[in-house]
Amino acid sequence: MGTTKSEVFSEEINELSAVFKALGHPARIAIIQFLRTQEKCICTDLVKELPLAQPTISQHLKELKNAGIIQGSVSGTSICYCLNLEKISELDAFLASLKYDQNPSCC
Amino acid sequence: MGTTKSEVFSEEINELSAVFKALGHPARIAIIQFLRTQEKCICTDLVKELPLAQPTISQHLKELKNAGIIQGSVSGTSICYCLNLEKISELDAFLASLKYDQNPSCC
DNA sequence: TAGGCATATCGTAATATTGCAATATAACGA
DNA sequence: TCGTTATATTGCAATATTACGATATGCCTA
Repeated sequence: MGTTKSEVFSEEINELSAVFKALGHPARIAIIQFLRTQEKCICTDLVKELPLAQPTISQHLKELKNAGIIQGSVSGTSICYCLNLEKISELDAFLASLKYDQNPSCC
Repeated sequence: MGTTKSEVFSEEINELSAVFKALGHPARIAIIQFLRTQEKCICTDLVKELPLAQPTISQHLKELKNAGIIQGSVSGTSICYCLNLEKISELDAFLASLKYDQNPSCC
């Protein structure tokens, strides 16, 4: 198969895993790290910065956008892509919950 | 292709994305959430808990282990799988860095 | 040591992802 | 309107992932 059996999991779990999945590619982490350092986050700069072809970068941006990790606002000929900090906080909250609820007697 | 061009990214980025990738599947999130609630984290329970076949679960556990997210210690006939909180903290640190370094003037 | 449980590995079919060339679209300035 | 520039979409080949039946391995108990 190759198909994930997502129908057997809760909506919440599927959503959360989808966001993590979007971060599960080096190019997409690199994009995020680059966005963080830029004043203006424009796709052209990414094409110059990353050793990947323009269509490939566009595709990765689309996936980050679909996952809600970045937002893009049209700005003339170019597009300004930025991090969506709310989504980041959701992941953060999940990871934090793992730490606090952990049973200390286990392992 | 289908092959990720990981050789063009830094070791750090590749590692980080690999951990996120391991979390990018609903079954693996479900496993982690289940581990969190158990006193004894044994694979048999997972087979009962999740609507997936035993080999599939075993495979997911292996991936979580490879990514360093969980640790397994043999305990007689069964195995005790537990969360590796250090790895969780690494992800946490990355997400936190995104929040603090963000340029407020952008978007 | 034989049988029974718990877990891992193998093999494989179905599907998904990645990367890119070619091409499309869309906005701007001359 | 015509280029030009910036980004998106399409189509496709190569590879990766997912799920699971069959089977192996390894520990325990009788």
